[in-house]
Amino acid sequence: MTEPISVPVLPWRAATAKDVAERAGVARPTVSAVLNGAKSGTSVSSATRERILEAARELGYRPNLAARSTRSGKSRQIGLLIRNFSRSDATRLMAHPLSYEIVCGVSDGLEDAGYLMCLMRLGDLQQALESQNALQGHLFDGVVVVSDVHRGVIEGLEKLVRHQIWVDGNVWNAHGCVRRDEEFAARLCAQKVAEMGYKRWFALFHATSPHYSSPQRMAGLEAVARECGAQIVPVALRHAGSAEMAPLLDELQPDDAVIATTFYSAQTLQNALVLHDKRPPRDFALVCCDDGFHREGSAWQELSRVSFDRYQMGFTAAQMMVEQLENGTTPPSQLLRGEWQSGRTAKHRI
Amino acid sequence: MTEPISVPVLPWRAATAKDVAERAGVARPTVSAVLNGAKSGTSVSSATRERILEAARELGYRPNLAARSTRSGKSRQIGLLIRNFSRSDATRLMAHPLSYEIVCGVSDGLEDAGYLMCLMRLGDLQQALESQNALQGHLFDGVVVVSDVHRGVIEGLEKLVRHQIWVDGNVWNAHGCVRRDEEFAARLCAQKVAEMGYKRWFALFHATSPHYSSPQRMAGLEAVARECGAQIVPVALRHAGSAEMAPLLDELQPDDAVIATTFYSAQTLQNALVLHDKRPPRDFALVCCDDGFHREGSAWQELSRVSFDRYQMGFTAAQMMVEQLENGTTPPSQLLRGEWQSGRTAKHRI
DNA sequence: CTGAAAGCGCTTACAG
DNA sequence: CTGAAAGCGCTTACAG
Repeated sequence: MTEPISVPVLPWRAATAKDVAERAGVARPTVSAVLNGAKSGTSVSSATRERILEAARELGYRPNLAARSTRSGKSRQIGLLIRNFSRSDATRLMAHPLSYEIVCGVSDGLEDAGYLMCLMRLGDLQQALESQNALQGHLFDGVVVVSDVHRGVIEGLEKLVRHQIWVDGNVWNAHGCVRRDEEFAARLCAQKVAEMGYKRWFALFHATSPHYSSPQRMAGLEAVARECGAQIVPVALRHAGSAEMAPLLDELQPDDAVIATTFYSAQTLQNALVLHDKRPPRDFALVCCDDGFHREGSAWQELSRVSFDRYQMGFTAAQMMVEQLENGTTPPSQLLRGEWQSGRTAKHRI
Repeated sequence: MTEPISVPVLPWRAATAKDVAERAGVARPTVSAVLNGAKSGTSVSSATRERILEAARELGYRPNLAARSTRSGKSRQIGLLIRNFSRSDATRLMAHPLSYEIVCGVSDGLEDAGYLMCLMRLGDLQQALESQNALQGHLFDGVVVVSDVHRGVIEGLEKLVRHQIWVDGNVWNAHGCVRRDEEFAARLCAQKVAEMGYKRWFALFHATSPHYSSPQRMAGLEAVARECGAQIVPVALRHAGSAEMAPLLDELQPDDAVIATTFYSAQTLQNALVLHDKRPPRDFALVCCDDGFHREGSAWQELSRVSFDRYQMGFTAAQMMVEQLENGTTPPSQLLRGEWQSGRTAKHRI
């Protein structure tokens, strides 16, 4: 684990199909046929088959994927395009850490079908479409796009790559899209708060650069509030700091609920509690329309929330991409639902 | 944004260098020379140069990267290998969400140099080395490996791909590795706690599947404790739940500090506070040897901690890979240091 | 059942 | 300053 590095690398040449063919005493195409699982009409006697497999093993033959792509016109590589903040803003180089669950789901789903996922983080998608890169270079059989994108980008992408799947963003067609049912999540959350007997709801939402889901969640909350006669107080957050929470915390009464529309706003509120003596569920209720890293043991299990499996969303998107590539038909869009986790930050009044 | 999908895709053929050459009335190699930035000895008259550029523009010519790889033997693709839990454990499909910052750093660093990052999440690295995949297929010019790996895997990788960089894991050679200075982080954290006047330190650490950093952090804490005569009480965590925290919380006194060696253990403790009336810094100090999403606005700013920029670590690794590929020499290993953030969960005693 | 040929799209020498 | 040729490693028809 600690020996010196840098063994001089010999200009060693990897074995090719030609080498295998020569060693086995057959022609090159026969090698292809055997190694790629013999097609009908190209059956090979089991004797030569064995010879070829043995020669390949002895030479450590590994087919060159780039050459295969060149010939077949298919790379079995899928680009994952994920929106990112501009690189010029050094404090926000992460686009939504929770996206990592989507990334992982997409990666695993593609891997299961023998595809490789290439991550492209795009601060400026428009610019990425124009500059020379993998997208331009016919490298991807398809592209999975995560998060909101502008119309120009959508059109540009459709020219650059034949197959697309849209995940968790503003694109919503009858086919080829995956989304979470945002309004359902908000309604579910609001119903639980209503059932527990809270009358006044402070709804935390992000006022800057809102995701498409933000208005949908607010709409869900408002619909339920109308139905059950609760009062909604919108609380617009502009910065991510806990300082913004101080006035809210001062105002909260035991009959009040804070409904965080995003996981981050719930976390920010919790962090702000260091400076206050109030805490849920004793002094107010805290519920959230979302949870954090759903699949991870370190999730915030105590939070009363609607949980949602982003990994599954990514996995579903990958499966849709594979179906599209292999059947040639774009599968119907899917709207995924979360479920309520009662947690411990809210409790029944009375 | 809502029009129907599935315009029938014509069997449309992308323009090739040959098409461009014909349209411009030159030979194919001249096209290559112009489009790849003319090499010395292959200068082209500015008239034909213009003709070629115009023809390429008109035809929407985009060079085929797979073909280029085949010919040149270089793909400009780098594999990012990241350890993951086994897929059979559905509750832990995320390997350490904080790794996402490393992933993003690597991606950005490679992109800056014109390389593409392909993510491979490996539940069973050993198996991945043996199965047919991108690693086998000569697809990567190099590989960046994140987290701990077994010796067999190291040797296997060295046969499969010529260039490696090791990040945040057990591999530590004089060259080609990037790590955080774990012992320094722990010492820094312990010194701050000592300065603030805390006498008894409860050190939270994960007893199951520890990262290489865990013993180093504990060693750093113990060294400082010896120097300043503090008492260390190790608290081994087995599950990620907050239930484990209950006995600890009962025992804590205002002169006590909890030193979380990992960010997750700090979070778990904070989540457990829902069930208790104690909170830092009033009733005890909470400090951490690590922070969470360092670059993200949603970071836990209030936590008194040693902060560390994983994005920078990934970016550094990417730069080292590029240097290695382009200069042919493996750059020296780098040990990166975090810095103290005083936060609000610990305060001076007295 | 097997092999010789042509071709994917590109680039790297090398000759004019 | 420009072009005809050879080749990267693979696969897909097609002929024996």
